[in-house]
Amino acid sequence: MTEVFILKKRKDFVKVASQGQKMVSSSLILQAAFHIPAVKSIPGGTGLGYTVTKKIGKAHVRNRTKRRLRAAAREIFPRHSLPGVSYVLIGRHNTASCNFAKLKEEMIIALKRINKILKKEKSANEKTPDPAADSAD
RNA sequence: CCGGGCAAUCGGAUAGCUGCGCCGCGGAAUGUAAGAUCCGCCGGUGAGGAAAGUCCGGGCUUCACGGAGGCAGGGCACCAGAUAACGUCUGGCUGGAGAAAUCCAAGGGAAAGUGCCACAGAAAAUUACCGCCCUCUAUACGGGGGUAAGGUUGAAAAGGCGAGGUAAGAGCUCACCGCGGUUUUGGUAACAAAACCGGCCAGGAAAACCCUGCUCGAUGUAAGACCAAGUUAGGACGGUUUUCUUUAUGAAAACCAGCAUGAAGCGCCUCCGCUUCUUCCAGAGGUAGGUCGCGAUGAGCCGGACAGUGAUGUUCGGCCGAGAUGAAUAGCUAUCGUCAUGAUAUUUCGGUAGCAGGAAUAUUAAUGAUACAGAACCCGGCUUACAGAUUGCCCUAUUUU
RNA sequence: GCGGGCAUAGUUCAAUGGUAGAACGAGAGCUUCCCAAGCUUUUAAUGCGAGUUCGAUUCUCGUUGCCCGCU
Repeated sequence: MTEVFILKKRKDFVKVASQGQKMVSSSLILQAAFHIPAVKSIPGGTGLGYTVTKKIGKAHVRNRTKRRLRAAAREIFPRHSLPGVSYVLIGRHNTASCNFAKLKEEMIIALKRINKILKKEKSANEKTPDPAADSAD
């Protein structure tokens, strides 16, 4: 069980989006990256942020989207996330209306896949000091 | 009964599991730049009628902030009242819609002025093409004059209709209708009614410019105040005094001054007034952390009484009801409720009877739906969105009795 | 939170209140052995709903969507 803290600063979100990996499923988008956030981080914990843009809908739809993401993440992230990684969940059009069990399934699948990629990347970085050559593939 | 109109209220419920913000209480350890943080089978509390759009009006904030006049710009516009104020509301008037209840209206001024009214038409506002009538030449498809009844165009053509009258006509005259003015009566007023008079001198559009009357400073809680961390707060000129050195010069420190005049600013101008600058150069860079503002004193909410046609006001009693800041107020499951469609049964209507059909009630549980929408400083409105449910009052053309 | 602006053919832009036009594009035809170019021709639009007006792309109000600025 890893400890989860919430990302709040714009800088953190921008770093995850620009440097990290991305998984897309039908009801959500997951981004993740290794780094230590700028403010108030917990050393062994997992960072977690939520993004719902204005495209998704009006204010009460966005609120509902964020709540459902939060409710699903509360069950899943303490068990399946990696320590020292920051994740960002992005809501999509059907996040507020889709089946809740399906939303959880998709979140687990996305999380497992992105963790595999991150582990590979990490081991590759440890072996070769030049990461640009590997990531070019 | 159906239908229509107005006003008001509500806008899912219960249980379980998992969770969140704020306040209070209790406990714990750590110790910060300031602020604090964590735990609690402890307690309380937690969105709307529109929280929305940001279309108006205020409170509060900082800046400007003094007075008078004019100019410019924005807004409003029947009358009276309500209100802190309003472009809001109430009552009335006028006009329009409707069978009625009721609803709708930016509803001042077009003889203050400027401009516009395409095309068509003689003419789009001091008009005259075809006509009609008179007359002259002397018979031409001509000239001069009168007229605006008739014709054509157009959205719109200089009161309407009838009679008299005339060379032909014409408010030229008369009756009725319409219009304007004066007086009287009713009304606070808009306005209405009546009488008399007038001439029918005169279209539309002011959501064209404009005129008249009233009214208006800007800024928005990311306003603004405080705390913490942290960068800079500089340089070159002048005078006086003191000290040191001392021929002079020079150095250090302290103090003072750059007045008057002038310039800039206060939307613009004028007059007074005020403020700032008044030797010049430089006037930059960075952080965006916390507390307050911020909700129990507010044009607050609920109920009663009184005054008023009403908006509303006065008064008495009770109540305290979210306060976040990557932003809480929930997520999921089950059962129920409500509505629509369906199935079955019963009753009833019409009909001799049956089938089909309409209406009501009950059962069943099948399918679908269960809206619009999320506080961000706070109030008063307006506008727009909205599944459905409930209550009260009003109207009765038509249909039935 | 506060404040501005825009919306016209498929695209980019015009249009004193009076029949909505231009360029590029698309379709068809001519030309050519074929293509390109050229020529001819056709097509298609005022975001939506009301009001003022005889008549609104234009004026007024509401509404929808998009863009921009301030902090």
